[in-house]
Amino acid sequence: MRKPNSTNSLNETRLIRNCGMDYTLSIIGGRWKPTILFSLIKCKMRYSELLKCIPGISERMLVAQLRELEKHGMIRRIVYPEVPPRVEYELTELGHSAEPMLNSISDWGNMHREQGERAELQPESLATLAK
Amino acid sequence: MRKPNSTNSLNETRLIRNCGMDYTLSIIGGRWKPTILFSLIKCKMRYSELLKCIPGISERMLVAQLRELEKHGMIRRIVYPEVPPRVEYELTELGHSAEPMLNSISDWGNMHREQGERAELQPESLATLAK
DNA sequence: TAGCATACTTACTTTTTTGTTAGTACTTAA
DNA sequence: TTAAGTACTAACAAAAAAGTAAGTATGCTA
Repeated sequence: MRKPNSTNSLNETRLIRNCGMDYTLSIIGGRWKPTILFSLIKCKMRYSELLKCIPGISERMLVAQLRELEKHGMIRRIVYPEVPPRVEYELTELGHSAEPMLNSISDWGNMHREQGERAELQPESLATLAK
Repeated sequence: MRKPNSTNSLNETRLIRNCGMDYTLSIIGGRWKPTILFSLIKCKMRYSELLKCIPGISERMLVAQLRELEKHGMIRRIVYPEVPPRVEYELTELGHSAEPMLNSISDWGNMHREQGERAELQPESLATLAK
């Protein structure tokens, strides 16, 4: 599904090589990865638990993002040879090393979201808020 | 170009509302925004200077990402009423407030990229490296 | 009067990401 | 023998992001 010689792909590759931030975002970015990572920071979880605790994610998306996180060494997949099957996911050392960074990204967002939302309101609504 | 009631869009909206990290990434993520932000951290720049110093970016992409950064209050657009026109872009207060976070993202990437690349090498290449 | 410089737009195409639906494999329990 | 539980896969469709190519406006300068 990736065309290795498209401009798009070549640009991405070059940015990932030259820009630390692009490299990081290629690992922790994407629709569901932040939520998955924050879930696994708290504790390891089974596939079905992740599915339940992340509203809106589909099985395909969950598997895809887990596989990518695993490929980049952020999480570990532990299979228990039982029936019915049991598979647990947990952060690796590398995953844990990202915690401070993940928190700083999250904190910045939580701190500035309200201001951003308020700035988009009309003066009238602002007055209402101020009461 | 956005379908406001697609599952995709609804999922994104919900994540941005509930997850600080997704909110942040919706502002600083995307193909060229990291590079633009790091360029402007150093000093303010003209449109044409950004175009020159960011290899591979097209005019359409540069404008699009500048507009989004401006919309979210990260940068300021300063127009000088001259001919030929002159337009400068600089970080706002909000933009500067993100610097520590941007640096932590960049640093984590630069620190782990080598290890990640090395881990993907064959043992033979590793031995070569180790010499 | 044609060309130049700057900072863009617009219309369109390609590529990538995300979502939908319907399976699969295995074993146990009813 | 049929259903149930778990952790997936595969084929396909929709949506979004990124890229391409050509054009716009302005006033100066040759």
